[in-house]
Amino acid sequence: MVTEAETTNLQELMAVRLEKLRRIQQLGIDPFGKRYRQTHHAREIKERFEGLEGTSVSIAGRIMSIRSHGKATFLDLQDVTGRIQVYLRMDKVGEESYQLFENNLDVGDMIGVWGNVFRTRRGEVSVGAEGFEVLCKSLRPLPEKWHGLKDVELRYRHRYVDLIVNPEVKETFILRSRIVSSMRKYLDNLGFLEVETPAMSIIAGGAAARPFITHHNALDIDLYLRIATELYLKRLIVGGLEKVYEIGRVFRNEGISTKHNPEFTMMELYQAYADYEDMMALTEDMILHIAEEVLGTAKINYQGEEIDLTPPWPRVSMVEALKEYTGVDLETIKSDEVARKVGRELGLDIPETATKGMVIDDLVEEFVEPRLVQPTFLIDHPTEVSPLAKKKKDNPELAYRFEPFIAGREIGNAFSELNDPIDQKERFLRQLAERQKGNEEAHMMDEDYIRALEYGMPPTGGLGIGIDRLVMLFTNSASVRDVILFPLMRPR
RNA sequence: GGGCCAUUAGCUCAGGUGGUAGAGCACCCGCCUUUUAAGCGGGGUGUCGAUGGUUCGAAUCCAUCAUGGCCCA
Repeated sequence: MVTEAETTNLQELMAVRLEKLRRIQQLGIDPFGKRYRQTHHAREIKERFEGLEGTSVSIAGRIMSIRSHGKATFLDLQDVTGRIQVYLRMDKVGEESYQLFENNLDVGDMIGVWGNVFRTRRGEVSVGAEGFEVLCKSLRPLPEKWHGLKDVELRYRHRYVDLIVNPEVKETFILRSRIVSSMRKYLDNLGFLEVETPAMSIIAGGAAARPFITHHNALDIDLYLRIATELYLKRLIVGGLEKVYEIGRVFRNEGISTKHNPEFTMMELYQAYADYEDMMALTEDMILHIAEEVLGTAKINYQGEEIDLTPPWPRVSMVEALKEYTGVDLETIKSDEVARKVGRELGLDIPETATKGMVIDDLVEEFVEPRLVQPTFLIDHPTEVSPLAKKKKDNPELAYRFEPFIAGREIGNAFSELNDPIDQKERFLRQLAERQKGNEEAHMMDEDYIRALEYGMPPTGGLGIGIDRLVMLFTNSASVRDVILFPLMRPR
């Protein structure tokens, strides 16, 4: 008997479980079990009940609830596919085994069960146990069975508990895996080569963002964690690989919000002899393909908005979009000064150092992006804020660049890659000047990348897709933290 | 970085105007062989986020801090 424990705070709840663990050991049973062969999973038994009724199965999982009726007990066993009821009768499993369960096992423990598939009077598909084996004694109590774990802080800090008690969380991460897998298959089928490039290097390039710094002891040098994979992937295009992609973690030293985690996952691909038109076609087709494969539909619902991913997606140039949503005609803006004035008149907080391109960026972000709910390509960005993109032939102030938007969110970025080493060097120098003015997000000079371009890079189309944002859309998640297993939290 | 809100039992939550803390689940004991938020009877858990302050008296009022959420930059 567990002595009449009158108090049940955490320590005492755990003490009760430790006592049960000790008793299991005294019976000569290992409370942490050994390997166990499952023949079926919960979902399979439920879905194929007709064929399985009366047959013998072996399942394993975590006990999620117990309804004890004296000499018989119902329990719910949870495995990766879901839950199934187990019916444990003393006359079937024997008194010794039955008492072991009644006296020493708890919600949260893991067992393996073998027995016959049947349906109860109330219609619940169940496994009538012939016997069971202890696979793991759990020492901590699980959250409440009905409300689960709601405290978001605890959910993120102890994701394993979140996964145990909130089934939709498991669904989200299974879907995330399928999305990535689907994307990979899609690209592989097109002949793209998956590669891996350095995550640590002397220069953090390919994006406008502040990097993390780390240190290599043996070389005694500081290294940056990558903020993009772009410049390495394009070196591979120079090298003649023609079609490459990388799905990888990138790190940006910025704040944390419902849309930002300091480390996140990007897919970047580069295709030789292609341009941004090809990238638009690829984007539409790839997103549609993934949606159909993992969701079975081209129509998704995101936070109450019905979104149809069917191509072709409309293309709106930045110039047109600004005219439409703010009435601003970029033709009339000739200088940075005028641009700042226009921005402020529209109610934006524009710093004195802002250039025309930066003001345009801000205006678009504020007035245009939230309106792009249905999939839309926002195209032709200012060259000034696109230092790695090719200038438009008919208007060098603009670049062959686009960003796909869905549900008001930028989910990617793409362009016809700048392959002129002389122009590229000038662009880097301009970025360097920006840096000197204090813009910590301006690009760094990458001499070796210039050198690579000097050997010759073919005309190339490049595309980056934010995997986390795509997963948010497909899983209808409001926060990026809901699609990242272990989001960064301040230590406690 | 700024504003608002939250923090009470292992979990989910109540606790107008200051008077010494409650419920459900979980847990412990007893009964119960087709239940399912099983049921019936009994038991009752706590640094009220932390530190100061006001007060005869603080979960409650004030200040600071910590962590988180939402909105803004």
